[in-house]
Formats: sequence, C-alpha cells, structure tokens
Amino acid sequence: MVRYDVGMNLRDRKRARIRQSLVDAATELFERDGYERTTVADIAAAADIGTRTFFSYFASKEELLFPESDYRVQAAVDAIAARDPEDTPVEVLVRALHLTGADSDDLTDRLAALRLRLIREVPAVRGRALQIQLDAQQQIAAHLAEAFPEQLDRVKAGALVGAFVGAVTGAVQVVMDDMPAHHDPKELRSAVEEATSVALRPWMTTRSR
Amino acid sequence: MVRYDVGMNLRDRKRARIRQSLVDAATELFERDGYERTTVADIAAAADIGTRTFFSYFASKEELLFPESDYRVQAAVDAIAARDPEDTPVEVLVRALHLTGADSDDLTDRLAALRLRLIREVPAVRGRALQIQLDAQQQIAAHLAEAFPEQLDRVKAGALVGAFVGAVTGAVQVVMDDMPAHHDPKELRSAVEEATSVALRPWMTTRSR
DNA sequence: ACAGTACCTGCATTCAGTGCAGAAATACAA
DNA sequence: TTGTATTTCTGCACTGAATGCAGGTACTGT
Repeated sequence: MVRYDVGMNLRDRKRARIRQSLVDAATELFERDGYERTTVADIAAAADIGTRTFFSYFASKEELLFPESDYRVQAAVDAIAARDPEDTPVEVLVRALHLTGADSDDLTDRLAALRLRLIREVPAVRGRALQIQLDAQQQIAAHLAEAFPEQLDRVKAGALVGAFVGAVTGAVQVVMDDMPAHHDPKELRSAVEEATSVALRPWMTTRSR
Repeated sequence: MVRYDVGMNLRDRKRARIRQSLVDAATELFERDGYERTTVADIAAAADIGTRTFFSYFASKEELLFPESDYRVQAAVDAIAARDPEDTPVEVLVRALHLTGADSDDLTDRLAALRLRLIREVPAVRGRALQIQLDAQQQIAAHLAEAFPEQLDRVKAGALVGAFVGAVTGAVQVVMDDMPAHHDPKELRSAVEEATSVALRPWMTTRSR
C-alpha cells in the first residue's frame, strides 16, 4: 500500500517519505495522547519538520487520517470503465463499491482502525469523513451516468449511488453502535450485507432500463 | 416559525430574543461580507453581547446556520408515531421525510437560502450539515425500527433510512450543481421535487413488506 | 559548477474556542 | 420591598489551527 514509487526524482521521493512519516507520527501520537491533545506542532516535530511546513503536506490536521482517499475513488472509477457490455448499472455499481470498501473494509492496519474510532469520537473528523464520502459519491455518479447514457441521466445516477452508499453507511453506523465490543468482522459484514440487500431490494430487482 | 413562547419567565424570553438577534445579525453579515470574513466578534457586537457570551448561545460559528435542526427531526418522529396500522415502513418513511423536507424545502426565507449557498461554498458548513443529516437519519431509523419491530431490525432500519436519504441527497446535489446561476427558487424547487420523486420511485412501486 | 526553480522555515498575525473569576441580572421567599 | 441564592454575562488570558510573507536552503537540468 505504501509505495515509494520509483521513477521519481530525489525531491519527490523525499517528499513522499516525509509525508509518510507524518502519517506514522500522527498515528502514534493520536493513539498515545488522543486526537485533541496532539497538536500539529507535536506531529511536525516528531517528523522533524517545521510546524509551518506541515501545512504544505496536509491542508489540515484531519487530512492526516485520510491520506489515500483518492485511490479508492480511482478504483471505483476504473471498475466502471472496465464494465462488461452486458452489465446493468446496478451490477457495475455493486462491484465498484465493493472495491472502495464503502467505508468499512480494512480493519487490518492501525491507521484504518484509528480512523474508524476517531470518526465516531471526534466531530471534526466525522465531518471530514462525510465530506470525502460525498465527494466520492458525486464522482462515481458522474462516471456511472457517462457509462450508461441510455439508462441513466445524471439525476438518476446521483440517486442510485446515493441510495447504495447511504444504505451501507446507515447500516454500518447502527452495527458499530451496537457492538462496542469487537464482534468479529465476519459477522459484522454479513449483518450489513443482509440489511443493505433488504433496503435496496427495489433497486436490485427492477431491471429497469 | 419564530415563537417567543409565552409561559417563559423573563430570563428565558430575553435569552430567546438574544438568540434570535444573533441569527439575524449573522444572516445580515454573512450576506454582506461573506461567511469567512465575518468574525464571531462582529456578530456578537451586532447583537450587543460580549464576544465571550456568544458561545453560551451557539457552540460554534456554524451552528448559527442551523438554529432549528431539532424541529425537523421531531416532525419526522411524530409522523412515524402517527402511522396507520395498515402502513408499510416505506410508506411511513416517505411521509416522514416529506415533512422534514429532506434538506431542501424552505427556499422561502433568507436564512434558508443563505444556508443552501454556504453549504456549497464553505467546507466547514457543509461538514456540519452532513453531520446534522446523519444524526437525524439515525434518530429516524431508531424510531422506525421501534415502530415496526416485526418487519425491521435496527440494522435494516438504518439501511433503509440511509438509502432513502442518500437517494434524495444524491439527486438533489446533482440538480443544484446544474444551476449555478440563481435559477429562480420556483424552478429550483420543482426540479428538486422531481429529483426526489425520481430517487424514491424504486421503492414506491413495490409493495414489499 | 551554475543558474533557476521549488521547497522549507521562522515570525507575525488572525481567528475560533475555552477556563476562570468577578460583576450583573434575575428569581424567589419572606 | 428587601435580601439572598442562582444563573447568566463579560473581560482577560490563553491555546491551537491556519495563513501570508520573506529570506534561506536544497534540488534540478545543463
């Protein structure tokens, strides 16, 4: 996941390295001292850069928690582009959203787990997460509309993507509130999948075109 | 809409009055100078209270734009409570959401119009709006689940409400982006209403329960 | 090695938001 | 009305995020 892509010059590699150490330092400090009690100055110091310089890497403290939000959207867009001529919009969308992990997949690494916790606990972080989600939604909808010009206008595409993302988000929200203890991920996932399939049944069945 | 409810003592009436003049002053100043360039100190001064005191009326600058977010949720909850025994969850939910105006109703007063504009233009405001929406969603879902214990568990209710709100929001978003010029409110409103009905159509046809 | 460009950094500044402590206003009982 | 308890207001001092600026530093391509 962390790629010091070759083919960059010194400057860019250095920049990527520093960016990564900012994320690492922040993860460490947020876990140890809490989000609010960690200052941007602390993080910058831990990564050995000036406080001022921090803001040329991340536009705000919250951004530290979403360092690769673009990849996910890109993955979804690619999935739409790589559709089969036989596919319906819904099928393509389901596949695309599965790739982005619609907000709930990787409980694997520390950052993802931390992010999930802070989204619940810190309003500023939740606000940022929702904005990123909305942006992603809009981009995906735009691409979907373009991919199926015969079957979807832009408004319908917006509604469709909104419904899917909303259903998953709504379900995940409840599940996470109900499980302060870490009820194992498998079970969590299947609960969400069942709920969303109920909520979205109307969209799934109608083969509307 | 603005009620200096009787039956309050002097203190409470005074407080309500000051609160209202804060909202008024803010509306005025935001329109005149822009959101970013209006400081909390300006607003407090315009309403004749100390800067510090402002924060005992509103927890943040953004809150000024959402002074009655509770009424809307309450209306939806009431609509759920007032359901007919024959109703399906979907029917009740549609009625409830129509009441809250799912984010787009009153293009009538200045504050509402301003809010709509600032949600698009100012990230901090958009973030707050999304949080309020999510909160509302969760409350409505909780009540819906309680109202239909046989047909919905809490997770399914979350998914259903999320899907509805997501669909409407997604559709409305597209419509509003398509109208950068102030296409007069009437037209916007009808466009939004059409978008909403498009978004909800999939659920309206199937009589699933 | 050199010039040109991009980046880093400290300093000063603005503004949102909080804690505190004393002054002011209001409620309530007698 | 008066006096007392309680709530609310307000200035002051402070923290911390974020931005503009100006000069220094480091990398690039030739």
